[in-house]
Amino acid sequence: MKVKYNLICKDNNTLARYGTIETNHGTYETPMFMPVGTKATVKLLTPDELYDVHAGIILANTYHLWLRPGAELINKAGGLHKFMNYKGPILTDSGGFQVFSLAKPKDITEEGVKFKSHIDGSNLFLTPEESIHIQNLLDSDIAMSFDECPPYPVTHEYMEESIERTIRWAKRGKDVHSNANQSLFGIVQGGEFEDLRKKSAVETVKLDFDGYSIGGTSVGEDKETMYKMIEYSTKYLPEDKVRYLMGVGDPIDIIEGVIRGVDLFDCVLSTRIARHGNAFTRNGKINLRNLKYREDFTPIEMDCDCYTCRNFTKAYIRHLITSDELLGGRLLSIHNTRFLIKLVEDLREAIKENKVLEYREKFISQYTSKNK
RNA sequence: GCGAAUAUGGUGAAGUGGUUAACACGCCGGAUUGUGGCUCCGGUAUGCGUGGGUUCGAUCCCCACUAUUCGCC
Repeated sequence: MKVKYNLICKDNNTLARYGTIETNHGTYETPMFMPVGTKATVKLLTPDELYDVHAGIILANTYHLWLRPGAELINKAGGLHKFMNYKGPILTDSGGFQVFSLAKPKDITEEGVKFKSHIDGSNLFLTPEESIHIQNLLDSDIAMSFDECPPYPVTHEYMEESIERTIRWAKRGKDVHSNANQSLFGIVQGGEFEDLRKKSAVETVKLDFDGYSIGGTSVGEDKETMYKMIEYSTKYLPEDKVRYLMGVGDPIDIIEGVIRGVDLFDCVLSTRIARHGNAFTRNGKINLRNLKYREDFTPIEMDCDCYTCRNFTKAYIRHLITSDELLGGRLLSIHNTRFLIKLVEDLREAIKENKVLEYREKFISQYTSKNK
């Protein structure tokens, strides 16, 4: 079956919405934060640890799995869920972001995108049809349309060509999509231009996807611009389909996204900064490498319910991180992922109580205060 | 006891008679938003063993001392 979004209630003062998303692998509440597991693993975390932090949907990446180990192999294994033994829903990104991060503008044509493999330098060519085909084989719950994620800034003229091409790619992908158990999402682009966001959203919605995402954010623009991009997009999306803001974000961005009507978020930040020794806290991000934690025998957050905070001190984690011990990154990944998931849990409660604006104010003032 | 070599930041080490003493590691900070990267970016020796001397000028030349290392008795 296709995913189904149920809107349950809305915040009175913002566009924030509380709902559920039904998938083949369970029903989950939204807003939701989805940890990123590019290569069929949320880096350093086991599936059990993901369940422990209350993860729902997780991500995997078409481009990366295509190169290694290959879509056929995963299909032979019985699909992504069986291959990686994750029992919750999985969403696969289409490789569109790798157009942004790995390909050069001149390599983008109407037909598809030319890549140089980051593994061995070989020449690759990814088309919308191929991306969907790969995702069909991976058998994820949700496949993403293959889009161009343009850098920031580009001219209105370039962006217009780009969204038109992305819409044509979306249609091509939809036409070949053949996995009845897999949903397919369309992606709104358009940069910071309201008219193009509108056009992209309206045209994409006409193609009738199972859900819609907002792409092209957090590619170098400032925060206010990003928030506008979100507003210009959700404004034109149907209420009865789930909205997914791709690649966002940090805690404040998630709150700002929810306020603008977004249901799903994904971001590598929680696990990446963990591997680099950083932890989210209600009082802002902290760097465990800092000398001041050397003899700090308290948990990262006293009242956090995660495995890390229930069992380990900052001094110990600092020691692990400065000694390059893998457990340090693991413990921080657990905490940071739990932190963002707890954040969206709190936001759901705030929506039900019509207190989203109060929640934002309280969270931001604490998060940005410097009394760490 | 005799002979020789070496003495540069937390460590390993480059280097020059004349403005800011290379580099690496460590250490101290910072970055990180649909994850190529265990990554990236900053800062970190008022000082070149100690005391004299030569010189306009010495970390770099000379002498003594001290320390360390290696040989020999």
